Amino acid sequence: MKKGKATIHEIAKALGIDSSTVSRALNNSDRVTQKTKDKVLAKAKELGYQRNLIASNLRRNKSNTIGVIVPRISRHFFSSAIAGIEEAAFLAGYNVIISQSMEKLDREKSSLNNLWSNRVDGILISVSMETEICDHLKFLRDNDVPLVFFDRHCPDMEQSSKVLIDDSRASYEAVTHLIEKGCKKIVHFSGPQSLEIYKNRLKGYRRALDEHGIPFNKDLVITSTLMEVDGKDMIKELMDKHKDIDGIFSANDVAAIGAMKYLKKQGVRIPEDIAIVGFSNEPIAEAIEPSLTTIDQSGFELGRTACNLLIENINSKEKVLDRTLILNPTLIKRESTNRK
Amino acid sequence: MKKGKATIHEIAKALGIDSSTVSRALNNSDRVTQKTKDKVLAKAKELGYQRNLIASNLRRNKSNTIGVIVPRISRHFFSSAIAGIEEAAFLAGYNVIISQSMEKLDREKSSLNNLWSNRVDGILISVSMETEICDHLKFLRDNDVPLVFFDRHCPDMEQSSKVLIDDSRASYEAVTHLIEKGCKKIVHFSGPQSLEIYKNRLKGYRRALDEHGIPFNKDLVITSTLMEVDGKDMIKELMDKHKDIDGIFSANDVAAIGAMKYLKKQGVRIPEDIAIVGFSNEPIAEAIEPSLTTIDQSGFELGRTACNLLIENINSKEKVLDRTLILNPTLIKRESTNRK
DNA sequence: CTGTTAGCGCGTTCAG
DNA sequence: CTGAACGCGCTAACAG
Repeated sequence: MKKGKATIHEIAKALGIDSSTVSRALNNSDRVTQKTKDKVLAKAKELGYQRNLIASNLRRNKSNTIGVIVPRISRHFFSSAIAGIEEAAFLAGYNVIISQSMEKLDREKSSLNNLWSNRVDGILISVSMETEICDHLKFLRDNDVPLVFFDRHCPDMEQSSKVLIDDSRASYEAVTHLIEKGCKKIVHFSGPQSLEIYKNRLKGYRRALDEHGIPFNKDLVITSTLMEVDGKDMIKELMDKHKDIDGIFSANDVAAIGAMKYLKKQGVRIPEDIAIVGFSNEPIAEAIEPSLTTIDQSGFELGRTACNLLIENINSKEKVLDRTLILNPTLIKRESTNRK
Repeated sequence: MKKGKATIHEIAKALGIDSSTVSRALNNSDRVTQKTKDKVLAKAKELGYQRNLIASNLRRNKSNTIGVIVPRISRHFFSSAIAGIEEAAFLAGYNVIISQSMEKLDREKSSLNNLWSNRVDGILISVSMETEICDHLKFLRDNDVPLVFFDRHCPDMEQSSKVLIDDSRASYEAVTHLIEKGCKKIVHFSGPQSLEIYKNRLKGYRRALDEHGIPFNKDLVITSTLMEVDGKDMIKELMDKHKDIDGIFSANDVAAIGAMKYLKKQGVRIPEDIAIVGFSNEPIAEAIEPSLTTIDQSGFELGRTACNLLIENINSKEKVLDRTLILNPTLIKRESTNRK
């Protein structure tokens, strides 16, 4: 057998027809007899022919590939998002090339160059923590490469398509949930205010308090990097000063868990004495006892939505490159137990 | 600015030289003056030239891309593996195309066709649960596409390269760990015996008992699908029959957690009364109190190793396509507390 | 409906 | 050291 490199020419020769006819037959063009198509298809199968997409792509000037850049693929949120992207891309017949910036701007740039070298049809990106100015993304527009941000975007980039999560609203709902459960004194574990997500989560917290007539007390908001140990330290400090805390709204789950473990050791009942809600980044919360209510950010949905938006951008002739979609995370209430 | 499509011809024209010289300069050929190279590089940068890898690949008949097929990208073990693959590929200058089989044989086949159409230079695969016969992989060999299995392989495929985890040994070490902690009556939560991993885990369990003079008792081994509820049910049933159980070796972490939660509710102290060791699939164990010892399967290392092996296969002229590497998972002992 | 021609952008001859 | 010419495999355009 020939070294597996069956081309349209070989099947053309074997059939005594021209390679362009073979090409048309293979592409199911309506300008070829059904009979010819059948012959071609049979021969193709016989020879083990498989289209060389590289050549096809070169000719069509289209790669049928979507490039994705995420900070880290191993983070659960992003791997779920990629799963969603994969799903949408698969259904639309696109391939996906994934690269990681490892939270570095340099690597983000080189990934971008690489994707462009591969002539991807569009790019999905969640920028790195180092990315503040997005000049390195501008050239995509000059080259007509559609771009869609997901989750983390660039505020300094006017007219960009993006799919984001409504952190503010989710936070509002989470805190409202606590209030409805009967909480009066709710603390907030917040993250670095340089990141918009944390700003928005704080915003939602304040709005929920406002609308339910609970005065905002800045002493009840502590900012940290939200590690597990932070959660422990924060709640420890707060409990010393304020005896009557009965709710925690944490900007992530890790800190919430840290606090929860500490509280349990102190004999505090969750959620009877203190109820906790946290944004969920990793699927760890599910392994915890059902006292923790979490906000599921559903990376999968985000990825799927972003990818579909991108594909729409790719296919549309008119450039509508500044659409923004906002997804609502869902509050997962694990405990129906009413509080004291 | 021209529509971003700077080619070697344009920079050749701008410089009054031939495109082949430009090509050589760009590829840093030693048959071009340094002076010319400098000029070319400068012009390339000026014009925002970026090599068209599609054309390059077509010409070189090499895609510089590695194809990866996993059952599901959203499973932590696989996303870590992919992170490792990415890392190794990045360092070696390869791209990665990822596709998911969603545990379906059909989808695995179509992914494979797609990767081959894209003329990937090599393929890494962890087969789906439906994949028992690997005929659909054989054609890769005819076409000289190197293939490396990782984690899940095809026993019916002679002469295949693979990177596996030594489940038997890890299990042996885990059970030995329990025995050394003083456990006398250790139960084993096992999984479907159609999968080799579970067979091997059981094997390691038996060997550890044997070597420490503990008689094997088949009543202490229960097979299930290892969901959380299974863990609960199994330990419940076992505790009713055997009062003196003091150790659990679970083939995964989820079932271990199920058992642990149940036991704690019953007032059993972990690990003082009953010590538990479980294989870790998701990073959930870390969120649990430190009473659970886990076996880290390190998908990252597995992916890195597999990718490096594949790249070696791609680059080596002589086909050494039947190398098997076995990695040892590491036992993570979270609790130094000695037992009663 | 089918054949002919002419590239896509690049890398590799083979001559100078 | 450099230029000219060719072709990778496929498809779009134009003929017939």
